[in-house]
Amino acid sequence: MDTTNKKILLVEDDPNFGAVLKDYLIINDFDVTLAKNGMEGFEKFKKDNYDLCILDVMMPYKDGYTLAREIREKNKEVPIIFLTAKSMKEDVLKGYKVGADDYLNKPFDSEVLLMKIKAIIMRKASETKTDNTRFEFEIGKFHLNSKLRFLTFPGDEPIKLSPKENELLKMLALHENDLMPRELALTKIWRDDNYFTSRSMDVYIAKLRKYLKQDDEVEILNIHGEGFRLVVKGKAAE
Amino acid sequence: MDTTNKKILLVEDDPNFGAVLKDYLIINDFDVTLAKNGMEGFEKFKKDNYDLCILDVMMPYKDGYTLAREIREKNKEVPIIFLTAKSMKEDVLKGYKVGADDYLNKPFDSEVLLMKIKAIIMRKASETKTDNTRFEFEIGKFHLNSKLRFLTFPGDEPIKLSPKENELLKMLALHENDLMPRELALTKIWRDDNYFTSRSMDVYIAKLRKYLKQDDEVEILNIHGEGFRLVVKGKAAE
DNA sequence: AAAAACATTAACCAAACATTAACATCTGCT
DNA sequence: AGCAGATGTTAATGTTTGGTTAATGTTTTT
Repeated sequence: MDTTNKKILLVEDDPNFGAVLKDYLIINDFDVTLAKNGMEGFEKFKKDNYDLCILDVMMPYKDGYTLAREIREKNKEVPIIFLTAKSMKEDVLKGYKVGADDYLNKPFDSEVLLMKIKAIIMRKASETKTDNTRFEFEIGKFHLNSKLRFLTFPGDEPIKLSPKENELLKMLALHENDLMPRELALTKIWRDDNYFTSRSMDVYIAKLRKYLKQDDEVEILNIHGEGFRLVVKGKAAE
Repeated sequence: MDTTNKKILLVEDDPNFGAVLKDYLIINDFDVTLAKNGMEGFEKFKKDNYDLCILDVMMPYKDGYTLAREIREKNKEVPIIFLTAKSMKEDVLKGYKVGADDYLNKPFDSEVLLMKIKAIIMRKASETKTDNTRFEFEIGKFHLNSKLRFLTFPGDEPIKLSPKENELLKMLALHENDLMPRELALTKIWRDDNYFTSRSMDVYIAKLRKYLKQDDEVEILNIHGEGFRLVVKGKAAE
């Protein structure tokens, strides 16, 4: 997975250290927002959606734990890493109670922090991966469930789709009314782009056309030498 | 949530330290299995289902990283904590690359370890879909009690289920009307995903279908190459 | 130690799926 | 018009996966 451009909220009261760390993270392709204290941190947190929060523990007005607790009230998911100068046991325990994901004692190695950040973000990503991909589509009167691999036409029994049929129709649906380049389907679905896979794809296009024949508002057009286009009449090409 | 009786695999070659740590964890209501080296650790891992692995990095025959990699091949979910005597940066980075969830330098504070363990287990528990707290299910006209391993059809004697039958049906029920991936059942129930376990699972599917035949509103469908789907007619696919 | 319960492996068949072949048709081009 | 390459379609062939029953191991119970 790629952690590029993930949004990080960094709350750190020491302006020098904060600026340096922010720049270091930006150089490593994160999208960093810096807040100078707990108050400001919470305001910024409410205004945006972050993939990770890095909180300094020792801060004036509002310390890191208090801020973490407020953040947790709003969002029970977002990972939190604490930064602390002292490595007092009580502090560490307190941090975990508040729901920290990790803990770092200053001075820390910047590469280690980077690794922790990536590990934590990837962990979160892999947990939510099941539902972030679209798998249901409306195609004219049809309904496609690409997870269970069936295509339903109101009144009829659902049509079971083979894996290839399913992926191909899904890819067409993702480009509804627009060109779906031949090459795209071949590289993504067949993982190879040659004469035979191309012919195979044509066979599947024929199968899909047969399924979709029931609704004359829906058809798969060929764009010679380019690819295919799933058109649904009554819908603009946008 | 409660972390009581969670199963921990502890792999530590120093017998004194290992025994002490094991006892300490047992006192704190964990169910601990101790392995003396990487080999033994992997054998024990394959034989059981653990909620957490604590691995010493420095071990004869097979070091902690190698073991972690093997564990990850079998199970991409289980949390791993590394213990290491040295706090070398390279080691820490290596650990995170292998998919560690946390890192502890010896000597460490036992209370901190405990807190980390709880934090990590709770985090996993809140994510995982395999809700092992539920044990009663309504499946069409059937009632499944997966604790007592009974499947009841109104009017008939309850059918006694074998452990495998029971776990498989439970897993299907947890995904009612949705896809239950083959791989999921194999890794969770059979703890291994290969040709033979897969064939074994098919045998169990046949057995379950036989039991469920009495209610024609209930059936187990196959989704070729993906897994199975327990459908209860009259219920939407959601 | 024998029996019962459970789990795995084997063997065979059927279904599902993917690819290839063969031939018909269409498209853009000169 | 006529050609070449691309596409449409159906059928045949080949491969993988699943369904089922029975035989063989293994573990637990009696």
